[in-house]
Amino acid sequence: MINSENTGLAVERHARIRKILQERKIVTVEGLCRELNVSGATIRRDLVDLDRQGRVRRVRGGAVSVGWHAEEPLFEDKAAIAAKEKQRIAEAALRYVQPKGSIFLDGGSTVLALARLLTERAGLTVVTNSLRVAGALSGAGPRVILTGGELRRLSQTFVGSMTAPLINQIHVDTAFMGTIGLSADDGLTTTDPREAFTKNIAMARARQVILLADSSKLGKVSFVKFGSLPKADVLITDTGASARDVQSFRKAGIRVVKVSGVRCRGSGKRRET
Amino acid sequence: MINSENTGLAVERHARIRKILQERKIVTVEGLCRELNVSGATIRRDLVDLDRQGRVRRVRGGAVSVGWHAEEPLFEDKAAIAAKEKQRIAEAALRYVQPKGSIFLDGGSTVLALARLLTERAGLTVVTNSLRVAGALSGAGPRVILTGGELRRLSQTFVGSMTAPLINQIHVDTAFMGTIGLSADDGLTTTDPREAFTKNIAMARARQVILLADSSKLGKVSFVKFGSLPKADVLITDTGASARDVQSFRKAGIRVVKVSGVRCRGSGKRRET
DNA sequence: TCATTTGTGCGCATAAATAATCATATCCGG
DNA sequence: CCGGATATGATTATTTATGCGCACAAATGA
Repeated sequence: MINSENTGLAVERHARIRKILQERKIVTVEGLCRELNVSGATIRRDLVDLDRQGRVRRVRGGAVSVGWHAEEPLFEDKAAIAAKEKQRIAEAALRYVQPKGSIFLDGGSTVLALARLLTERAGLTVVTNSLRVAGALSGAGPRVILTGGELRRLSQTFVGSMTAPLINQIHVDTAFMGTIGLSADDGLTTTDPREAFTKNIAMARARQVILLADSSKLGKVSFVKFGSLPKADVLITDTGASARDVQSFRKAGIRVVKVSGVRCRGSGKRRET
Repeated sequence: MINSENTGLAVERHARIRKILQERKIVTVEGLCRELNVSGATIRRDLVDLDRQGRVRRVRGGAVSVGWHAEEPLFEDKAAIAAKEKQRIAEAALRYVQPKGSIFLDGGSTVLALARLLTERAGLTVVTNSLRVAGALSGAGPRVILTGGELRRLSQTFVGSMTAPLINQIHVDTAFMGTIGLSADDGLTTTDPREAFTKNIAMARARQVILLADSSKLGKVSFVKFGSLPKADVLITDTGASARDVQSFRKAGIRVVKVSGVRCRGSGKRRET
């Protein structure tokens, strides 16, 4: 079981839903379903309650925070792309998180999905340069250390050389890295040089590097290179990855884990390892 | 059960339950069961009593601390306390923000209110150690530089000595500081030493220091001192400040600005829904 | 327009939590 | 030492929460 001390009280669920809704202004039933490990029916009943209390506004497919205006900029766009695969990848990555260990969490939506699964891991230490990861863990969970630096709005991460002295003070067991492009020939690539700089030094401080990249990233090449492929130990991707790509990464000495996107509706999930 | 230490008095159990509930805001019957070594029936009877006394709120599966379940008072949103005054103070502070300048923004709800007024100031540079300030400015507005460090959940700020090298790289025109206590005799005080550490070095990097403190803070003394009163140039507070306090601060060489809270109607706040 | 997908509400089964009941143990004033 | 009052734990109904399947409705797409 993932949650050793899961109280499972209904009120606690309600509180968590409200908290999630404070951060991201809009959530889907399915998303809550996965995040709270309950069925869609329960989530709907919760949302009915909260809606009756006027605490959230129920909409088809999920709920929105009260007093949210559709004109407000929303950063969820990217998170919605291949959300199922990302969620599955995040869940698979959970296996590599030691209860009392320390990890680095990169920016990017897949890694953010992993962060959201860590709100119960009180013994853990999380180092990150992502504002949204910090926000996701701001209420409860692991010790959070933010690297600081200048905010890059597009990715909601903190970048720049200022942060180097801080990162160089720390060591982590495992770094979970997202990426824009990942190819056997050109290695890891991203769009922004400052982003690459931070990724570089973060990877250097980790004993183990795990890449989280859905299959759309494979074979892609972006603007600037970071890290080095041989430095990566594990790549977690989804079944959309071509056998060819997988083969070439394995040849490079990387362990490749493929997860299949399944849904929370219907059966399953009663029996977790 | 013969428990060597356990007196078995019901009132003692009640006290312990209340204490536990103060720390963790939510408990399960089963958890209390284990912790107090009594049966579920007894715990339930206790909770019924405590609930009747209004000391805890009973929910299915356990109980929550009163005032947590957010009957009315919401999460840690201290921002609601004296919100009008804080808003006024923030608006007054806006005068001291140069369009192209650089400022430091402390944690604290008054300073957060100021941050929310800066979302249009594209030319500005804001340095902060507050997660919520960074969140408020994450969408648009000034350049945001976060100091980093370890997250202190209570205040949602990043603290610790790690951040020192980063802060020492920068200079700002003006630092806007909140505080828990502010007295002519004991200076500036706050609750947490690590918080004080960050405030200290931040103030040292500013050409000008402006204190934002509603009148409830005046004359108060908290746990640990930070900065030094003479280092402050301006204090912005509300008209609730006593003439004596204001006088003593002016005597210390601080310019004091008083803003009027919008107290049109008499204090009677009986007009709830 | 129709077909398909996706979300929703309802009924039922099951598990869990609570309430009700009873038996036993402890305490305390005669 | 006795008998009642109280508290606790065990046992049992009863209520409630949850998950799941199904039929239907609303969005989506051709």
